[in-house]
Amino acid sequence: MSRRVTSQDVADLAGVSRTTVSFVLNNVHRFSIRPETAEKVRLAAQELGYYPNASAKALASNQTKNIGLIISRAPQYVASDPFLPQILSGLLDALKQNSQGLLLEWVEPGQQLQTYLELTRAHHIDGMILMTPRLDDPGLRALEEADIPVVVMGYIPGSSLHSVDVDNLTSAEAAVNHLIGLGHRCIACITNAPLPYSSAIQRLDGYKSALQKAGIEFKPELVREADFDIKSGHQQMKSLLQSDQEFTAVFVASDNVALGAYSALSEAGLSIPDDISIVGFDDIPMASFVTPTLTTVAVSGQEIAIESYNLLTRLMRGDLPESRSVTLPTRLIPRESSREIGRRGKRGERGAEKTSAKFVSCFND
Amino acid sequence: MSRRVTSQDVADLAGVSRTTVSFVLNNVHRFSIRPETAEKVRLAAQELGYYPNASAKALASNQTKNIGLIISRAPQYVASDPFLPQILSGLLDALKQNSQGLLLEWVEPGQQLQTYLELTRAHHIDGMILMTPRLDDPGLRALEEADIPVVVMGYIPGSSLHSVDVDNLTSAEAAVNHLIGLGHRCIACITNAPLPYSSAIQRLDGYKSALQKAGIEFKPELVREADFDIKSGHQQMKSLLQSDQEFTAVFVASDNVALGAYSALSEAGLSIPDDISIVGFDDIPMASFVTPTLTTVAVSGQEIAIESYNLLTRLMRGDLPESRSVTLPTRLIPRESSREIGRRGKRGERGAEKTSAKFVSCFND
DNA sequence: AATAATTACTAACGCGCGTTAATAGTTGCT
DNA sequence: AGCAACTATTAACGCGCGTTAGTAATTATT
Repeated sequence: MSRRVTSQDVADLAGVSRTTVSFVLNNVHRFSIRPETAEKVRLAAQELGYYPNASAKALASNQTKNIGLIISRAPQYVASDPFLPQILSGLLDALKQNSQGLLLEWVEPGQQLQTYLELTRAHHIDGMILMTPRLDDPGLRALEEADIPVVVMGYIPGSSLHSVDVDNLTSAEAAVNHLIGLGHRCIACITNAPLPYSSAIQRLDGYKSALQKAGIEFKPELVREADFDIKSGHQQMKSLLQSDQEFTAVFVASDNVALGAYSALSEAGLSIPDDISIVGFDDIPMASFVTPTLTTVAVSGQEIAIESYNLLTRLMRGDLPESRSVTLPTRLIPRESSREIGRRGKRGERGAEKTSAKFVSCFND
Repeated sequence: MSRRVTSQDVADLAGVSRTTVSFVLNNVHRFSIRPETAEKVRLAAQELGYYPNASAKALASNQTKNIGLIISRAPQYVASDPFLPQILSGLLDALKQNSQGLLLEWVEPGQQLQTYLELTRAHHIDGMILMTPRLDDPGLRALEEADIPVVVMGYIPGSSLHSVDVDNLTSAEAAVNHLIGLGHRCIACITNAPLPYSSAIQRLDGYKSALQKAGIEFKPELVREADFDIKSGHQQMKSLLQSDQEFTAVFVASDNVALGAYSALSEAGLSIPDDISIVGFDDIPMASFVTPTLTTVAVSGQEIAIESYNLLTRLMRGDLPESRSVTLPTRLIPRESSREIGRRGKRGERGAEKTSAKFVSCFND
């Protein structure tokens, strides 16, 4: 175990002072250094295999060169999040270009305030990106006056925090409009997550709004709340099928959850899109590889990540952007899972006798 | 922007010295502190909202309290890795219990050595976990004598690095044996990744070994290399179908890739398992929710993560474990995607005339 | 030739904390 | 009372680096 190489060692070998070494290696132009001196220093550093100590650098410069990604979700949900890799991919790529690091942190429910304070006050990181926070997160207030910049992925109404998000409401509306345009009138909805999560309520609102604009009555009985993972999608779809409600299409506000719905429909012997049309949300890689391919709203996790990072970078440089929030576009991608109603609608078979009245309303509009 | 709270402030408020504060907050028992003094200090710290500066602490104690997870894969592959969330979930959970942080790092191909040195020498982290390294990684040698502990997820033959892995070879063998037991004789293989990745070659070797033990000839024409993502699975399955080779089952060494194969088979109008049986590897959450549900080898990413972390922790404490590598068990989970051959084998239809000879070998064994 | 301005470099301090060696204060024993 | 053995606390140093204020050497200006 050889002793650690310090800048003093480099200075000694180059025959200059430690200060000069620092100036050269950090490209400080304010003090001019003779080119040959600089070269001598660089050579010495290379020869010794010198890497400046991260902690010392951070302490002296008050910059850790790390940004934090905070996940407001329990590990068991993290485990099956198909969106996380995309976010990470985008962030890692952007960070590498600025030779910054990514500190990943998961906050326990109820420990948010504690964790946020610890991270910001202890200066573990220079900036912070909050992934999928809950609206009722008790620590958000504190972050508004944190001493490091914060960017939220998602929208927190009434918060002064900067944020990046897709237009969940409009996008969900477009998804449901797509179904309405295909003639569907009885459209169920499975949310992507519990409603305290910002995206969940917005997508549900989009669903409601689309129905309203089309003059279709909103029925709470047609709504189910999923919980991020496939299993919950399966359960909630099953719950819908077991209810007395009739519907010919489902807007599932997350592809992952939608795949669970696929499974439940398949189990029930129902065909997509013959019996039920499905529209998802997110456009995860699998969406174009399932059978039938999934109609969905394309959201680029990488784009969200990059945009968040860019915003954060600007905040760290101290130049305040004019607008508090960035909204990214989405794109509806029609695939095989959604189709015009009645093309082969045999959904009525099950329990047709007792739901005939409602059934009419599904087709006669 | 209020001035940062330091331990001196706490000391002043509590009416003691900074040293005492340090002793109290770090639970140093070697010097005894009167309980009421300790209480005074704790109260003062709480009142001021004191959080010790991470960099200063790291510098003074030579411990960053961070461990690094290094991903040897380009961001575009990270983006569609269904296994990463499981690993992260396991790690985050374990880390939180020891109040450590996770630094995520991606290494560019060709930059491995550079990145490893930077991370270890600059002491960004206390320990390092290497995810899915390539066998030909030029930086591994350097890590063997790094000044921080390293654990590899996966097996690197001939390396002295500690490692955690599932028994890929035996597990793959079991998967293929399952197919052989169902009567299959012409079994194709699609690897999970390019062969320079350690797990890919081991799983392929397991496939070969199972064939050999069963007295079945290994045909290189029946092997394809996928590249982690679904799309590559789709492509390679297509490539198999377009070849002249006959086969009644495919061992796909990754569930994610297998789902791509599903898609290709579906496109080709072939049924799983009627025409082709499929066995996957990993047991990602989706495996039990696709139609048909996927027979696969269950690997717990979380377990791998936790085991890696435990090993790393022991190394960091300095107690060397007796064995260099930990091997975790797997479990074959038979589901719907694999079935006895010939139950409804109409796979011969396509190009039956020109492949009849081979075809015989698929059933007459 | 004398002074000012510029260039090239360095000594020394501070970042906030952990920790050792030393110092008062207290109790136990003969 | 007198010495030893603790107990409770602190002064002071070092971790490795960035950075300001300052010095010495050279060049430009009057």
